[in-house]
Amino acid sequence: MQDWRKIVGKNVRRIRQERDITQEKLAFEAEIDLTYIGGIERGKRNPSLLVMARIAEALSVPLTRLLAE
Amino acid sequence: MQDWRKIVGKNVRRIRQERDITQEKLAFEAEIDLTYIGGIERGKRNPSLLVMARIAEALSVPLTRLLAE
DNA sequence: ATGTGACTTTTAGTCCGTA
DNA sequence: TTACGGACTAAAAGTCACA
Repeated sequence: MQDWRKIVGKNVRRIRQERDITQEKLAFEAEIDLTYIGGIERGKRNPSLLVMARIAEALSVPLTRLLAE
Repeated sequence: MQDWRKIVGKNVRRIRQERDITQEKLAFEAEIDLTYIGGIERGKRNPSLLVMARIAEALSVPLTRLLAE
């Protein structure tokens, strides 16, 4: 791969689905707009450190897990 | 801690110094402005995913190492 | 419940200087 | 060699309507 946006997107989506929660629920927990979460999951966004940290927190995983290749 | 900007900053600075290179050199390798590297190392900046990936690449470490707590 | 484009506001990131 | 400020430009953050 080597496209970090896609790697992060896949990780977020996979972990979210493991948790059995919707994008909407995750968006609410992370205090991020629903459509922005979708964009990240699709690899279309280049999120900042602090946004990724909020998502990891909402998913109850270490931040590094969002970056696992 | 829990301030990710500071965690990343400390990691970048430590690894850079282990490599014995200047901020200027790192900035050149990562194609990022010199002053921005400084800001990141001081924990004042909130870098994007792709910028952190370029820094990790320039330091020859996995991206996750920049986020190690 | 999610994908997508177009959009505005905020901030990331650059470039200049001084110390 | 690094810190830091100001002024700027590019891009991220965040919102909305509609499929």
